[in-house]
Amino acid sequence: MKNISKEDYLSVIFKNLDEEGGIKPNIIASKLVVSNAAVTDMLKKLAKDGLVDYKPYKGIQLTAEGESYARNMVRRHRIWEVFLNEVVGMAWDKVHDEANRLEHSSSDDLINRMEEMLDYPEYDPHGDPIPSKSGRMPKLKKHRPLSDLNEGESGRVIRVNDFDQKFLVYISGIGVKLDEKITVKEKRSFDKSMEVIIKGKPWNISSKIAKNVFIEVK
Amino acid sequence: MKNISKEDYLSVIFKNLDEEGGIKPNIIASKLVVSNAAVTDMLKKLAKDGLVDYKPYKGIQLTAEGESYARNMVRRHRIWEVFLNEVVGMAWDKVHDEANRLEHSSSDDLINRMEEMLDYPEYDPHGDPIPSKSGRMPKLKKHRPLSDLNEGESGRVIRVNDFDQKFLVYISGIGVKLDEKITVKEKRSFDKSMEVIIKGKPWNISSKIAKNVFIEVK
DNA sequence: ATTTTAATTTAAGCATGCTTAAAAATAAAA
DNA sequence: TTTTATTTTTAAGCATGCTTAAATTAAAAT
Repeated sequence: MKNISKEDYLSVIFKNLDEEGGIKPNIIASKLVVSNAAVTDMLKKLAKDGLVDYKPYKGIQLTAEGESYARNMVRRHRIWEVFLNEVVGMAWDKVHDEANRLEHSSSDDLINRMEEMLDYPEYDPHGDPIPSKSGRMPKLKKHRPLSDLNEGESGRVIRVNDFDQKFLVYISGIGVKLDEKITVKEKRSFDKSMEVIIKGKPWNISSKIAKNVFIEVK
Repeated sequence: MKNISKEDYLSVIFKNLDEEGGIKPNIIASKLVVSNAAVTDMLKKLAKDGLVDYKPYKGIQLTAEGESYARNMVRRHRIWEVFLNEVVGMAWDKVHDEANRLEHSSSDDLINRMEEMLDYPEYDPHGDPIPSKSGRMPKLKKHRPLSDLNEGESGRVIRVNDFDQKFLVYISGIGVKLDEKITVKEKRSFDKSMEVIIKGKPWNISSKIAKNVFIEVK
């Protein structure tokens, strides 16, 4: 029987590694919305499968095999996102959830065909880089969260976090999309909210929003 | 947790109902390649879910809800097949297995979009009819197995069974495809094999092959 | 009608992945 | 350093879907 959850664990681990290449069970549990106990459980299985190095209480790291498996899952996910968006015409804010399911059920052959049809895209619809067949990850241009910009600064959106569909719906609604120019008009220190200008119109956005939109650094 | 196997059971039941709208556990088990015990088990669950009417030892029938669920699964499967074949360019003999996985992981929205892109196809790449969104099934033109044709008769392929990939690879290899003309040159009574002409070339085919290729009746 | 054969169901058990509650280890605060 | 809080792990248990072996029912053959 094919095991979907293992693939989800690997992706989440891969996408949330810290600077030393490790991750805490805590983080995995919250990203996957399962109990810490479930994470411990799965870590043992992944370790037995040779996909992670796991020393109880000590640390979690991907093995070479685990990393390449995870990287391939990320690749599948992001190619699906581009395909759904560009070929099928599915909205920006819907492709993530759909890809989340499809990524577990598609052959490498299908993924490779879609990639070819799309002419080897480097970024998904939210600006995240797509690993190549061989595992190479395109460089992300330098960027910083919108929340870091100071009053008067402006720049173009290069990436947005895609973990919450409602967030995407919301920012689409105010005109945020990749490559769109955003100018910070006012920043309020008490709640870190800001007023920004998008397509000439002013919008008030919370610091939570601003932290999940990334601006290219020139 | 989403349950893939229930969907497989429903599809298999739906596609193998007898004239009275019933089916034997036996058939289900062999189509799904599981034990009879597994079938009994699942039938109880499907009955509890209101998807089948099940009286132990007596009979199995789909409820209205079960039938509509099953019909939708068949729809998903066949739309995926057409899409993979026509849009993604995947070979005739590969789309079945790929669709078998994808059908469980796609939203109705995605299926409907693909259907629209394909301009509402009525038949899948093997000639099987595709239920519409409302559940209506296009009429299959009258047809009979190639094995029924007599010496000298000929006709066009209107459908082939798609349960075995190797079978599809084989018949593709000898030039069988939808709408292709086939003429029966010789029929051997001792093993029911036959010699047929396809694109001017003679081929010997077993009765097993001939039983799974269907010819339009004019 | 009775026996034999075949199909079906029940029973017991396994693996997967989840849960909550309790125990153990680590990290933070006093 | 000791206490307190947090994180992580273990333990026990549940649901799903599968297996094999045994029991039951139905169908076929005599």
